[in-house]
Amino acid sequence: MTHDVRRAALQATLSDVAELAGVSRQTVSNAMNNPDLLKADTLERVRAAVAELGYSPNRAARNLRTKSSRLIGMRFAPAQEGTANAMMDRFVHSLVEACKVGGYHVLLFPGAGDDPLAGYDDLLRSTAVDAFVVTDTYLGNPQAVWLEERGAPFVAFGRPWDAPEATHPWVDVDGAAGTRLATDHLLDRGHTRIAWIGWRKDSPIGEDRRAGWLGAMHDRGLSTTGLASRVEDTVASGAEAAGVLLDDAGPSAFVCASDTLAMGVLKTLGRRGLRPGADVAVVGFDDSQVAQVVSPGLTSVRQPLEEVAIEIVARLQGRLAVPAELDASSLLIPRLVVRSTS
Amino acid sequence: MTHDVRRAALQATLSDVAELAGVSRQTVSNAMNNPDLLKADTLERVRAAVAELGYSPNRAARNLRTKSSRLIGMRFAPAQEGTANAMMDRFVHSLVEACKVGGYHVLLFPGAGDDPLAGYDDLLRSTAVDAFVVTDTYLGNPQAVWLEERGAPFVAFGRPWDAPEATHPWVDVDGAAGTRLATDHLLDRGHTRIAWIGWRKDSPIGEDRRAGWLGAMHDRGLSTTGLASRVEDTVASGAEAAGVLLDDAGPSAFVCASDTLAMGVLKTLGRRGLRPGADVAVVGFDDSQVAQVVSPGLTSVRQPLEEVAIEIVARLQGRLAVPAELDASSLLIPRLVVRSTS
DNA sequence: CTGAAAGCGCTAACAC
DNA sequence: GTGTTAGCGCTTTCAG
Repeated sequence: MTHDVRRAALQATLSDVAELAGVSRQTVSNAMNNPDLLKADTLERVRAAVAELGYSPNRAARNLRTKSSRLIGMRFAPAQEGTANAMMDRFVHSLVEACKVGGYHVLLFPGAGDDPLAGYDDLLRSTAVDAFVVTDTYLGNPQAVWLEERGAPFVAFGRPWDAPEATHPWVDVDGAAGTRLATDHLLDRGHTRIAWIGWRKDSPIGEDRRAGWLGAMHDRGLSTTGLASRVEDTVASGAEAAGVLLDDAGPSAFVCASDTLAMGVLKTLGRRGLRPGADVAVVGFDDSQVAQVVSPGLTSVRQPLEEVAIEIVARLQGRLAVPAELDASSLLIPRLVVRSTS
Repeated sequence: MTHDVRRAALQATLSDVAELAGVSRQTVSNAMNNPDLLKADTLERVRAAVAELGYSPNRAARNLRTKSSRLIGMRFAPAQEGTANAMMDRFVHSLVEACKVGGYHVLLFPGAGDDPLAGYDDLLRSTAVDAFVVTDTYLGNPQAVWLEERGAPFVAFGRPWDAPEATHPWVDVDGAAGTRLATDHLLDRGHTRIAWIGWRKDSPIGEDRRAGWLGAMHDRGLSTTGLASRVEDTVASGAEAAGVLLDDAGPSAFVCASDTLAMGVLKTLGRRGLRPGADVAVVGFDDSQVAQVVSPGLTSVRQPLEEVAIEIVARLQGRLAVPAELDASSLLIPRLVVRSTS
């Protein structure tokens, strides 16, 4: 069985190690995967041979045999230009990092413009990935339903807003808790007329965030009449909404559904000679790089993306374990990063 | 050969398709990989069977056989907090998109803090990836040298600054051309005293960008004495440098090595009641989301990352082709996105 | 505790 | 043009 010619340049194989260590190939395999099964000195000998040859098991062969790739697929859509949000960058990094522990890697695939399922299907059928992380649940979530039907393991980052009966595991950040944090912070600083600038009603994430502001205000018995606005997620819209609110309702503070909108508010304040923080307080959402870099520093709600990634990977591993264990979904609490605008 | 039991839930295999189409397994393989070899009607029959069974070749098996994974590895380090730069996000997306054409996917792996080579070594030895994209060449480039030695295919995003004799393929953006673009733009608008705020001298990228400013100034016979500053890449440093330059040299415009530094300049202008664009012009570098969202919009040099990704993938494919073809490295020209600060 | 045999699903080489 | 044979490198039975 050791008749094949060794070519020095090529990667060492199980057989090479076995030959060098003077054991069978199977013993080497056990040394790699079930070291407890070996006698101490045999293990030592095998380990030495592995080190000497720089052996590392061939992934393709292992994948073929074990029917798993230790790859997690994730569709990577581009950040939208003109908005402040580079959240995905941070999340992807956290995910890559979180995967390391379990020996998994992240495989990125592009989103086919038209069909949100393309890409998923290919990777699944060719057994290229073991599981998916689905991040774009806000689009109406066809992936979740479809993947569920196919029995494909996945964990979603984001709640199944439009399908509360969905049973798949998910991890999400409690947006309402975040805006409540922001609003309470402003209330504690003495503000009572706190305005809200959020997204249009058809965004459940936006409505969630709005609810946190509303709840915090009502809990203190404060009126919110005329203090809320719903607009597109652009700087211009935020600026316009801030102008209207300032004219009509005279708020002393703004809580926004995004840093982009908050930047719009800052723009209007600048135009009117109002000092952010001193005259009018502003809080954004996402703690984007913009919030960190703009002058004065923008107070913002920061999502715990590192934790989100860890929770997702934990659920992924549970889902892939045999027998599969289904952990409950989990809702994480963001924190407020206070800077000069509040 | 068709004695094995079919389990409906499992993925169809080559044999399943062959049986259904009434041909041999090899013919199905050919239909997938060399369709020209088949007779038209045979091909048609096979294709129908493939469609009916939803067959997609098993990656692991194919990888094992062909000794390639069609995966491109890339180390994904987190964006630095507190700086404006979310360039990687855009680049990674472009790379994922560019890979699609060749049927490649991007595999992300974490950077081991201490050893910049860890991660690369594992993936290479386990034949998990076919090639790498190396992005952190500015760190002194140990990866490039090491990968070169191991004969691992890779293309660098970034020139081998400290090893001009390096022969590996790379793609980079001409920073000097970018700052020259910025400086010429300001010169054309009538500015003559244009200051530079850049990074410390040990950054070759910073020196490159600085050279563009310097060259443009000298080409018009303008003095640059006292008009340059080298600082850390932070908002505070940029703000401080701007203050000193304004006091000592009275420039009417600033060209900066990064949007982060440009934000610092804007901060100082704001403090002194100077209007960006009207009183003092400012140009940043990278066209980050900050540049797009801040008020007034920050003029900035934008790297053609989409092109970079395409060029990289092209070189990667050349490198992986048999026989390998080594395209020349390529230096791309950025463009200037003009906004209100200039 | 170690070894021998079998086979995961595919493609390269060769025969027909 | 199509079928047969062999084997990629590994892990999972099952014997010893």
